[in-house]
Amino acid sequence: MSVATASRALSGARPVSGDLQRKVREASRSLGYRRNAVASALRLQRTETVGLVLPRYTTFFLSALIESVSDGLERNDMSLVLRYSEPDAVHDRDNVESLIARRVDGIIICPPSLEASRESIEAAGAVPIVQVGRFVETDQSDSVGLDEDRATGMLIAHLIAQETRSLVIVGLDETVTADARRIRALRAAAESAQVEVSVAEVTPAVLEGGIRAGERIAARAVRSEGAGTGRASWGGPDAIVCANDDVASGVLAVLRMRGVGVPEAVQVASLLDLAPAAPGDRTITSLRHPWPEMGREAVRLLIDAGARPGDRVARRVSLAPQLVPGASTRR
Amino acid sequence: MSVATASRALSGARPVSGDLQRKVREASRSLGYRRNAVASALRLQRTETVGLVLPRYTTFFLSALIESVSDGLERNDMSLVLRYSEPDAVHDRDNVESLIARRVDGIIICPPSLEASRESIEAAGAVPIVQVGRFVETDQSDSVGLDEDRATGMLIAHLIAQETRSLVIVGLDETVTADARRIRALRAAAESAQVEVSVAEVTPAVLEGGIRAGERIAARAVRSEGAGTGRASWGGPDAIVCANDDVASGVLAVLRMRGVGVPEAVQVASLLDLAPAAPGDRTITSLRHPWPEMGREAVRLLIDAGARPGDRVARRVSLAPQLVPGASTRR
DNA sequence: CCCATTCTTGCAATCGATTACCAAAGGAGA
DNA sequence: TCTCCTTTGGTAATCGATTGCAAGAATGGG
Repeated sequence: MSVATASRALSGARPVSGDLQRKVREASRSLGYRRNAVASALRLQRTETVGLVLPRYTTFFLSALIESVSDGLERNDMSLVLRYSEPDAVHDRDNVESLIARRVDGIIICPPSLEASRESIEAAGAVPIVQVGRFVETDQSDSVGLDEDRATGMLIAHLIAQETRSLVIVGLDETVTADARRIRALRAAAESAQVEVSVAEVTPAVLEGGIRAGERIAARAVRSEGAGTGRASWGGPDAIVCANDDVASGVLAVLRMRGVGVPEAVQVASLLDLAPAAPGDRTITSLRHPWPEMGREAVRLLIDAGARPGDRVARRVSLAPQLVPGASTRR
Repeated sequence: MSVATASRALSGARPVSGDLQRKVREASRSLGYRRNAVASALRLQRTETVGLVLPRYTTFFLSALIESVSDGLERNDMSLVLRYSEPDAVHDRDNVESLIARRVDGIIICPPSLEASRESIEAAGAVPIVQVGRFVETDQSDSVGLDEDRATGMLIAHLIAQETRSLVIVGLDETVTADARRIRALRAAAESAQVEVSVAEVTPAVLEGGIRAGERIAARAVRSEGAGTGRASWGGPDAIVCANDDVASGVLAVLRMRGVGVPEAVQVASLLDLAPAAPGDRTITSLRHPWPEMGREAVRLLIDAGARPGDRVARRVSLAPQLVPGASTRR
């Protein structure tokens, strides 16, 4: 029989008589035949492959993103080619070029440099490309981003009650663009509720820093001795917002040691949930950044773009971090 | 001119006259020509691609491994195709099969299941495969592993001085195979130095657990009041070995709050360095697991295996975690 | 100026899967 | 029985890069 028949029997592209069908299946199994995806890709002009370009930061977020993208692709029987960029655009562009040489069906990129990555993205040409996490302004690509300001507002709303008068921000660095923006958003939300805001910078934003900051805050808080764990005996701020869970853990450890009631006397929250989505009861109220959802959404956009070639309307999806209430805040 | 000439001009496989050379280069640039890696792979029977199969744990280690593998491949102008396995062998095998269908030049796998992953590995057939991090016994594959026992010995040697009499292990769970092995190794090393060992189990092995364990230990340690931070005033163990940095951080936070001198009164160390290789002064003495090196080594083995086809001698490389002294131990 | 040698270049086949097109065979209806 | 349609199988072209072979061009020695 001809290869054409065999191909049809295996792919089912056109009917093949039951007899031959069976024979082909059998022979294929007994000979250990495996469809050659390379040849198929060449013929079909489709590799069933997507490239993912990430900046070389070793963080939990990126692994969450990789996993969710990988997962989304797998559901569509596609593969993931991964590449890392140093924070320079040249490297970045090389990665995109190389993916295109491999004829990926689409590219998902987390642009390492906001200024310089534009040309990398434009290098994609006709290949669908989705930016994720950060944006370079361009109409060449769809994008999936975070709506942090909204989430910040939700967090503040959650924290603030009648008696809330003061709030300290721990671990954000005003000289970092992204942090400055978060500080602005927190300020705006808090001050519109008559809450006084101050910033305690700590670098780097890790556990140790949280401990140091916690000690400074506790030291300043004049506290009537032995008055229990309530608000009356605590002269510190009414709320502490930390850059991330690590910092918050440090702050909490200090407060706990000193017998300061959390959340009765102070509420503590984190802007960034570092641990993988832990189920059940959380200790720290925090904003969970929806990386898994972002990955899924990026894949969806890409596959959708592949289905409608020529449609060049750039789509933008914004996902808000989700408020996950824990034991460190009231309500 | 013919495509053959153009191909030769660009690849330099065979000499082409200077004139044509220039013309081809020029035309290639102006037409935005990009070599089709798919066609090339089909013809050369080489995809310049390696598959990486990982279990779906979101941990720092795996991202470190991904990065180093990716980096090693990039240096050889190869690409990385990434796939995750659930902790079942079926899925795992599917991944290997799918990579083979894509005609990867080699596979690096961290077998999710020690019992069941054998057939996945054997499914690789003639494709070079390297196991990394864990082993399934088979002579089909090279492997790169950890030599934890050796590192444990080094850590104990580092901790133990004349006066060391007792040691507490925090955060290892005797019912977990890998943990039990670590406990055995610690016991063996410590007891041969006349040090008494006890185990304080904590699950899960995170910061909170460290804090709880620290408090239990401190509560049991009868301490003469106001006697300073030295060993004389501390009735607890001479050394505390924690499952990882998180747990150690918790323990340290507690000790610090209680004014217990570290490392004068107690030494604290961690068996597992969670943070990305932080440069400079470390707080916690710990064992750094050499994931970057393991990734590099795996790539090296793979490329080497590709260069010597037919050579079926399984090679095994063991790397010992590296002792990184910090401020939490003496010496 | 001729022949041998070296360089360039082109032709055509190859990698493996897919599919447009054609042909043969079988069945239905007139 | 004959025509028309449907079903099934084969032939050959295609995707794009690479390369063995051979023809043609250029160079050098005698």
